[in-house]
Amino acid sequence: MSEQTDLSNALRSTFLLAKAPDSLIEKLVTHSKSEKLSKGQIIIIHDDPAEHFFFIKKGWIKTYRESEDGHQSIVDILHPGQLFAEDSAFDDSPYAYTAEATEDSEILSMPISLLSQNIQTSPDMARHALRYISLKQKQKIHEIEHMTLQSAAQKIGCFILRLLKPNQTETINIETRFPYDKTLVAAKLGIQPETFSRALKKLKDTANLSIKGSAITIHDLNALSQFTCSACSAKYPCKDRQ
Amino acid sequence: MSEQTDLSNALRSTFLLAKAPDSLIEKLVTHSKSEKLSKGQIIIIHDDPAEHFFFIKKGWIKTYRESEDGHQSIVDILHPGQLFAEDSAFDDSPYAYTAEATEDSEILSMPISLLSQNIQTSPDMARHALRYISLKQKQKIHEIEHMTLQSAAQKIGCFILRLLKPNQTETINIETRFPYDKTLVAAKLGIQPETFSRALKKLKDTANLSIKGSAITIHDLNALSQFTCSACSAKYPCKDRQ
DNA sequence: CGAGGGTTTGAAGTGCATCAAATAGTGTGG
DNA sequence: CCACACTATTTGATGCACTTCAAACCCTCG
Repeated sequence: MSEQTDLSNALRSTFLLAKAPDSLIEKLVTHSKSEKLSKGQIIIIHDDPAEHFFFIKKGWIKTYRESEDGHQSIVDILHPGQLFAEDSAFDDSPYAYTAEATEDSEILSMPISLLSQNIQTSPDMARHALRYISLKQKQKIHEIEHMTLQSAAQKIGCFILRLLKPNQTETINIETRFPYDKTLVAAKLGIQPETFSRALKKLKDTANLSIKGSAITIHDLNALSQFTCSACSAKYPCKDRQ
Repeated sequence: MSEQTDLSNALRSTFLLAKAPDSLIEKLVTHSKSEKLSKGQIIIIHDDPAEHFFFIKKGWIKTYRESEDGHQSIVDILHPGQLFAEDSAFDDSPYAYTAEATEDSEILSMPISLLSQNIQTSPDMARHALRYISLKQKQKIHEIEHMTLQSAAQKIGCFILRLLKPNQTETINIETRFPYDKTLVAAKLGIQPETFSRALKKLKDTANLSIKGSAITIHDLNALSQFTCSACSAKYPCKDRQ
């Protein structure tokens, strides 16, 4: 299979571009540039005019905003197969966040004008984008709820529950793993690494988990979801998983 | 001017419906029902199937989500001239929150199917809705940043700054007022009433404000914005004001 | 004037942050 | 394969911010 076809398929595997017209996908592939990033490398900067949007081929990308006094608020931690900075196409706005590679990564950069033009000309695409951003907005509402109502231990529990497959059937001895650094998980949840470590210990005791490095064993899914979701408006398995 | 025309104009004054086709506005007006609400009355319930969306004619409406253990997370506090529950039309989803009148109020209820059908058939409307929800999503990202980075006093300062007119030119002795109960402001900011009271006192001293009941006098706008916005990625006057 | 809700104050507790330092884990070059 | 360097993670000690519970105060409105 050709390089071109690979790229087309990759783009089509995203929710936003799944039903995009062939002409758009072709143009995107033609004008795309692959970029290798080293750990810590900044890709785009919050409030800069948006010129490109990106597809992640390899690695983890952190998007965040930074206050004057140097603290960060994480917007998202993104993995291969996901897009970022695509939302600037929806309202022709500057980048809403800074993006940085958290490890050596590889991304595809594409002109955002191709996307925004397509949204302007294709009603299907506009409706699809509407559905997409709608979903994202709901996830943000859910996140705000979490920040407001959950304790640190519950936030971690919620994070772990979201790692599970939607069709999870077993309820005992489920194994999974933190997909990236605990420090980064902590940042994503808006808590300090030290607090994360202590809260995780509390979660182990309270909700019956084992942790070895990044490996997690959930001995009792019901215990975990009960502890975690009592401070949330949704019950496990909740819909707004990212 | 007829009642019908009044309603049409009212609907057109909202961002979402500003450029809606006449046919939609007409249908909405025809199928609208005016409802009087008493304080505390529940209008819609989170996760119920969405049947209507609403325009606020009078009063303040609180939208929120509630956890199993009875705590609330405020989504928005809405005033006359605003819509709510309209977002369910964008992805045909159930209500994303419960809505309650915080005081005696009057609203217009309209079938959400009229709106969602129009979005499906009118590309202009879809694009407009996309822009609209995009903006809202950005506001949510901004809110998350606030929850993560700001102290209680800074949250209040930020709230006050957002009360000012966008074209505010004076920088000393500016007068404004809390638009609703301090308790409700506290809830919107995700803090307790007691904490609100104490944090407001701190803000008065630190940022040179006077407060009498709900009346606020900002003696030095620069002092206020400097104190408040140092914990935020945006500088006053910031764009994502609601 | 009295009732009730909004608001403030006080006292005490909890959870998280911070600072400092020890430990574990990982990748490197010798 | 080991020692070193570097980073991630944990632990300890302490402080601060916010919450909680209780009670007083204040303001409005019937």
